[in-house]
Amino acid sequence: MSVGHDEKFDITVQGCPSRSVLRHATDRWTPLIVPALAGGALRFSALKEAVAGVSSKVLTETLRSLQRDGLVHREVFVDHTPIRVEYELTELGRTLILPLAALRTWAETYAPDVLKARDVYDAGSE
Amino acid sequence: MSVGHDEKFDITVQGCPSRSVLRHATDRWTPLIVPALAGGALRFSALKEAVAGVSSKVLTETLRSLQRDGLVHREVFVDHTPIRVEYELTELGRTLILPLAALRTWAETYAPDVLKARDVYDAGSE
DNA sequence: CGGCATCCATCCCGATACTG
DNA sequence: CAGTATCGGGATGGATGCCG
Repeated sequence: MSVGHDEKFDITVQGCPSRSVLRHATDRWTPLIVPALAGGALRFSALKEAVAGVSSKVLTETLRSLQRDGLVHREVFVDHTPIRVEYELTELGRTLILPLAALRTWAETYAPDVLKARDVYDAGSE
Repeated sequence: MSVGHDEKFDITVQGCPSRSVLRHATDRWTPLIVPALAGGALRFSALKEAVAGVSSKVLTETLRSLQRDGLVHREVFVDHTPIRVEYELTELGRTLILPLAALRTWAETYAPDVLKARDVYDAGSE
C-alpha cells in the first residue's frame, strides 16, 4: 500500500517530478492551510478564518490542488441547510504537517533576526 | 545577540512580518540552495551545478535575497583570476537547513503517492 | 568567472461581483 | 454557506546578450 519509499526521486535533478510536488507544498497558502487542518476537519468558512487574509477564490484553488495531490479530502454534507462542506487531511496529507509546522515555527522564531538583517542590508546599500 | 525567541510573531495573523520571512524561505529555489550549502561554502558555478536548472539571473537574485535576510554570506576573493566568489550559510542560515531538508525529503519520499493521486483525480474529472 | 541589463511570458494572486 | 466568473496587475522566473 506503499505510502512512501522509492529512491528514484532526486530533487536536485532537473525535471524530476518531485520538484512539482515540492512546489505545491510550498505554495503561498499551503504552509498555513495544512497545519490549520492538523487538528481535524474544518468547514470552508472556518478554514478561511483560520488562514486570515486568503480570498475565497484562492483558498478554493489551493484546496483543489491539495485535493488533486491526494493531501486533502473534501466532504459535502447534503442534508444540511445551508450547505456544509468539510476539508480534512488524508493520511498522506498528515505526513506534511510536521515539515510545514517546522517551517512555520522557524519563520516565527527567527523573524526578528531576519528583519534586523534586512534593515542592516538596506542601510548599507543606499 | 538574540538569535530567535519572541512570541509576538504569529503567522496566522494577516500582515504579520513573519509571513514575508516564510515566503522567502519557500521561494522556488531556496529549498534547493540552502541544503546545497549545508556542507560548506560553494562558489557560484558549483552552486549553479548543484541546483540543476536554475538560471544565472535567478540564482543571483535568490542569493541576493538570502543575503539580505542574513541567511547567506557572500565572499569575494579578489586575488584570483578569474574572479572567485563563494557563498556560505550564516549561523542564522544554518537554522534553515533542517526544516528545508525535511521538506525536500518529504517531496522525494511521497512523490510516487502524490503522482498517483493526480492520475486518479484527473481520470475522474474528464 | 560571475555577474548585470533587457525583454518577455506567465502565473499567481487579489478585488469585485454574482449564484445555487 | 460555499463557492464560481471575470478582470486585471504585479511579482516571479526564464532566455539572451554583454561586461569587468
